[in-house]
Amino acid sequence: MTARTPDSARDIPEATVARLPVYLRALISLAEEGITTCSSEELAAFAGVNSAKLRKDLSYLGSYGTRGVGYDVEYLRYQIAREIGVTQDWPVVIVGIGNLGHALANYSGFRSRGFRVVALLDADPDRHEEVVAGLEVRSFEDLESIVAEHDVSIGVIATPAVAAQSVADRMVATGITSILNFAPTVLSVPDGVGVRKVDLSIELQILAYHEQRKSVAPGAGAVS
Amino acid sequence: MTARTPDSARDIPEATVARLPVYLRALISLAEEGITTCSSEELAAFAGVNSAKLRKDLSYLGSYGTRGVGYDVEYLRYQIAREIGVTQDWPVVIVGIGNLGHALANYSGFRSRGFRVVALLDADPDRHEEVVAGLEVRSFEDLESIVAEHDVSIGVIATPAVAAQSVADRMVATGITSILNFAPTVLSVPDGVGVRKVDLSIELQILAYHEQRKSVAPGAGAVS
DNA sequence: CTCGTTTTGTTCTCCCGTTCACAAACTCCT
DNA sequence: AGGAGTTTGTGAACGGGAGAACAAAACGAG
Repeated sequence: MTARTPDSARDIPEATVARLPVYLRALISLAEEGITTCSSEELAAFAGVNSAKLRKDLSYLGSYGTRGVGYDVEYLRYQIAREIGVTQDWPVVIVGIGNLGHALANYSGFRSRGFRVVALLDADPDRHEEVVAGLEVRSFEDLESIVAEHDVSIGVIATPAVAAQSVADRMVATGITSILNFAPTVLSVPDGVGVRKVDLSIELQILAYHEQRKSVAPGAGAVS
Repeated sequence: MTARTPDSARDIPEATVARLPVYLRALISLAEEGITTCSSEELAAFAGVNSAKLRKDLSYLGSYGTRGVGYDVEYLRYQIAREIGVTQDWPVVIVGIGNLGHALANYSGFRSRGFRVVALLDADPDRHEEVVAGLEVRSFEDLESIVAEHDVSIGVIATPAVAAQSVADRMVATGITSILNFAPTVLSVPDGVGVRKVDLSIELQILAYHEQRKSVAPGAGAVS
């Protein structure tokens, strides 16, 4: 048994971090249904994971359950939100207002989960008059002043692949330290800058691989 | 040394499958630059992975390199494409033509990587006149006939969260066996149906977690 | 107060994936 | 032909995560 560190500074495994948002979403759903208490079994079913895994994940945050009873939905919800850091609001800039940028700007899930889009930037001057999701599309040149003004640390790249690396470089130069990349390119950034990528066609290709396997050898397992 | 199985029927680790599309993209880039041969070191740098990992990944497909020389770009490109299954065309239906559905329908990366969007479906009759990306938006009720006509096995869900499960159920009932889910919900599907999910706000929340950590304890590592 | 029931938190084991390190194999130069 | 230099393919060590299983803790009944 290690020393108790009730406040912070534990190291949570990356796999667990990736699941915490799922648990948070499940807890919000439960709260909306008026459920105030739930067992690890119930919550795990809601989140689509094994209950042992759920308990182990939560144990990294602390001891927030009651044995024999379960978890208080509202309390656990707050604790996870605090751990992730979405009790505060994170300002976000989106660069590249094409089809995908449009969709992201209008996506209500960002706002409702602690993220506020403060600016939409595009290199194409033809788009600069346009108003998307209540925000005027501005020049990419304004990146630095916007980041400084709103203290932005998270940037979203929704540009074509060829532009992505230079946009990332510029973002890093202005002080952004977390990047969500939708462009189908591998970004190279300095140490200390976090990058996550979402590649739409890669996901489809993974599905295609398993699909092809099914038709050849019937007996393939699950995918995810 | 195990028996050679030159044709198919090896089991490729899931982690490797997820990287094959990245290698494929890197090879296409190299081919466009006129490069005909590359070492594992070069290709790995291009794909953003360790060269040892790359070689091990490729070794699951077979021995397609030449020691002392490297890999033939065009040959390896074809082998990976064949292994994934993107030498043929996969018909795809998209359900839910909101902001995100629009963006997906217009995304050129699908077509160029072996996927062909054959239909756009939406439950809202107000959208049924609209033409998006050269396709008329049709009623969700047409799902069954479209799937049958085009022999569709891959479906994309871009609906609001509340509708996603019922859409998935209907897809499965019509014979679709692979689903790419953009709705922020856990889908439950029968065994044998593959599901992959893309959750935009979860990715941001993971970034937020690490971002928060940086400001508290300066010395956090990379993200992924 | 005591016992049985429920459910968490944690330990232990197994498996998958990553990385190192090196032998095998190929090219090129002399 | 032979040796030096490269680069692949893979065996082996290593680390992290998943799941089973159980002890510890809370609650309720009698």
